[in-house]
Amino acid sequence: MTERKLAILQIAQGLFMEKGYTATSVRDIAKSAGVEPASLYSHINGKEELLDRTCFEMAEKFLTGIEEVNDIYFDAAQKLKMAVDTHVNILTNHIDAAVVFQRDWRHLNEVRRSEFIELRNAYEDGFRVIVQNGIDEGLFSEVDVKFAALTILSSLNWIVEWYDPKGKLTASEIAANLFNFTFTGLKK
Amino acid sequence: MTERKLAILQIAQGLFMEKGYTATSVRDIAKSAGVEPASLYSHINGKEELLDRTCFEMAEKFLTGIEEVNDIYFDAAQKLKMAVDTHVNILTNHIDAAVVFQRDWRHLNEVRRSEFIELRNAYEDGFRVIVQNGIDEGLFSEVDVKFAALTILSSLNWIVEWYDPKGKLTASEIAANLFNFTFTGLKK
DNA sequence: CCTACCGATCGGTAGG
DNA sequence: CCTACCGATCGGTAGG
Repeated sequence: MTERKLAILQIAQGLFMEKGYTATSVRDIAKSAGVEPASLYSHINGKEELLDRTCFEMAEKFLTGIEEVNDIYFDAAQKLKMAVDTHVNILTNHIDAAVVFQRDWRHLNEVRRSEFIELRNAYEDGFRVIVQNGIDEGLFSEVDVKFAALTILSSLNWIVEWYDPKGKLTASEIAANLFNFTFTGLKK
Repeated sequence: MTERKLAILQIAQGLFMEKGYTATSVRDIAKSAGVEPASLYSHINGKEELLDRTCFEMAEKFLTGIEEVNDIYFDAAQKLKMAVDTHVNILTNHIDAAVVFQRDWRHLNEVRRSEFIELRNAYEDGFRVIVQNGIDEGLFSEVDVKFAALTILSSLNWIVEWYDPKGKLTASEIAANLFNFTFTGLKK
């Protein structure tokens, strides 16, 4: 990917985040990039390529992250801590792309949407493995594994709705809070 | 609101949920309703009215719910249980509208979007009050109140991403699981 | 990277 | 609730 193409992709991600993929026009992207709409097409195949790249590049980052965590033989509590940390880091380091990844993957074409959902399931599976490990090791209480993994991911994913890079909480503070919340709960 | 208008609203909510507000055309709605596009305009002012009603009717349901909970003088753990239960019930009873409410409020016009955000903040405040109560009563550990409220709401809201009315978990089972998770955490 | 332009579709209106 | 139609905008192409 050329520098120019990367720049266009990042401009598009910013607009997609702000207005949503569907509500962002090729003309919007061209205007932000400072060129005529037709000029974009010497860099990209079409608007959908920008969405596609965003969704799949993020999916790969997440998958690589969880695989690294599950390859290391720590106990489940440590693994969970690492997984939460990795997830929060990816989200906060690519907040524009993360919002698009979460919200607009539905607008991928049918084939790519299926592929995307598979990657997503694989990622969720990584969290299920951690929860199951925790139960087997006697560290976690005997919860519904699927439900627990989904709930953990809920708390992690909602970050994109309120995260502010200039806010008072750093990424690692957010991650630490989330791990505590997930592991210990509110109860005193 | 006439019966016919209500029917149109519900048809629109189903389509908005499936494809998103922006990607749903007035023609899509008309087709699902079995009329010509122009005929819709004797019932509605425009496409945005359908979004507006969906967002604000849901917002009011949530607000009424949390106010009822906070008006009753139980302890914070009981209040939290009730608030989670109410939230899950509203979501699962109006799953189409809930998805739209969560995802597409950004497409309200500027004035209404501000009003919507205020209602949302008021709702979040209701959860903050519960968490603060819990700390004051010595039931909850001394967490960051804003962060905790947000994290609870994250787990609750993500339901719309996976809830299936025909799935094996009923709404009250989901609510019970979520309360346990939030209150007790994973730790054994 | 531009000018010029395409057919398709958009939300919505006039008039009945 | 319909037919007929509006101007605006859509994603994208031809040709240079």
